[in-house]
Amino acid sequence: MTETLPPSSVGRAVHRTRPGTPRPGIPRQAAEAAILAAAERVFGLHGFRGASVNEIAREAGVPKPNIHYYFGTKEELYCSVLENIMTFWLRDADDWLVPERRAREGFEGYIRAKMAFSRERPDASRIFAYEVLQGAGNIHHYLSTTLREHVARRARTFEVWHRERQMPAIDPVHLMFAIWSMTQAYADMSAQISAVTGHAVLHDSDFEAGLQTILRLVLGFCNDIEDRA
Amino acid sequence: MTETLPPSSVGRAVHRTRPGTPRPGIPRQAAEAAILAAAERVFGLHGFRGASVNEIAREAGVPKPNIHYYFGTKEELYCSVLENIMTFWLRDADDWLVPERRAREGFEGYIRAKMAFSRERPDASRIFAYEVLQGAGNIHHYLSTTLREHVARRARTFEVWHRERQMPAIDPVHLMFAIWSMTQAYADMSAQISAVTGHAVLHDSDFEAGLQTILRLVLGFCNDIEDRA
DNA sequence: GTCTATACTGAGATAGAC
DNA sequence: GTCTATCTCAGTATAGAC
Repeated sequence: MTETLPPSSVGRAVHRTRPGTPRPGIPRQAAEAAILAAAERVFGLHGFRGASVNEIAREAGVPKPNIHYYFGTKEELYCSVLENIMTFWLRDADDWLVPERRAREGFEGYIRAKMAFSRERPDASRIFAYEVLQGAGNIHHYLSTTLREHVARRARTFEVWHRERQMPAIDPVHLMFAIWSMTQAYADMSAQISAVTGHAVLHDSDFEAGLQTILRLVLGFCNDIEDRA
Repeated sequence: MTETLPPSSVGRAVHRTRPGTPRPGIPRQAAEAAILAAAERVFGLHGFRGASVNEIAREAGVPKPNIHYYFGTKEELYCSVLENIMTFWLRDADDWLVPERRAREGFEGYIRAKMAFSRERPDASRIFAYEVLQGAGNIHHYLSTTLREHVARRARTFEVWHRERQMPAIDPVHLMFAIWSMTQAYADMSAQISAVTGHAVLHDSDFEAGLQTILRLVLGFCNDIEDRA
């Protein structure tokens, strides 16, 4: 909703609602969107405690008090950003990791989608990583209900695939965390990866090589059932 | 050096160096060790910017100014902790991922060692994760020299193993990051894993199930060469 | 509805007593 | 060498002008 809002749209929306009003400032809708986009960047850089409202205000091009006026406390703003992110979190799996698909096709599509997320919204991935590192206090309810059910659905998919001899039996929870950690590393650990490859920033070729490596690990695993047959 | 120092050793070391001195406080050696141990815990909980010198002083049981007296700035203390951690970082690979071993044995031993590290020193793992999330500014030199050469040595090991038909050819950098991200997840993402499993904290059985899953992905990959033969 | 000025708190750091 | 008291400053948040 806010993730692709260009900075220019903030300026575009500046207009005087009433002729006599001095310095009308940025209207509510554009300001809120700009603040959310800036908050995603700044929280993604420094985490919750490391980020300052000042920096978010500067990034968003709004006066600092407006952030409190629109969102209340810093924590409430942070939770708004987290909610925005988490709606995106689960979408891909419901497209790909479903019994109707072939196992190999499902895993490949899902892993490609997760790698695309790491490339396109690294700040969102990092905010989530910070939050989990901190102990996930702000999203514990979400993790232990919504995400847990989400994993349970994947478990049923894997069971079907296993019965159809498309993959071996495996612990679904730990397989999902293996896929999540490998793909999210290309956002969360990008500084480390780029330092080792010697590139100043991750190239398309780095994402492609990472994708191929992960695909070989996970799809190679699916082959195991054929070895035993 | 400091990682296994029990809190009790702090108290044990309290003694008066000179009879007439009023309130001698904790001697330097014990105080420094206590501060480093406390810093690892607190930085591991909140990251660099999120941690406060106050909290570290409280944890260590020393007055706040002593931290500045012994370590200078907060950042210098943080770098001392990082150095402590990084010496442990590379040790295991030089034991296991060497051409003298069999590929399967080497991968299994290495992955077991990394999982043990995540279980035994989760704070150390999390400090590293925070630092990399922040952009790795404090360890960039280390990553682009020491760690890079370390990965290059692994690349030579994998080449040998490949020539001996023990494993297929693969991008060594991305294989190492796959293993690191999967194993470190059991420290860095433990809050998320425990929320999904429903356990309040990770059990031994969770680490064991994770270990088996990772081993199957990586060792299954080694089997691929046999499929093609 | 928007923004300037400011209050209040806790941070890192230091001077100087003991 | 150690610790109490304090300084300075950035942080969040708010009161009130426009």
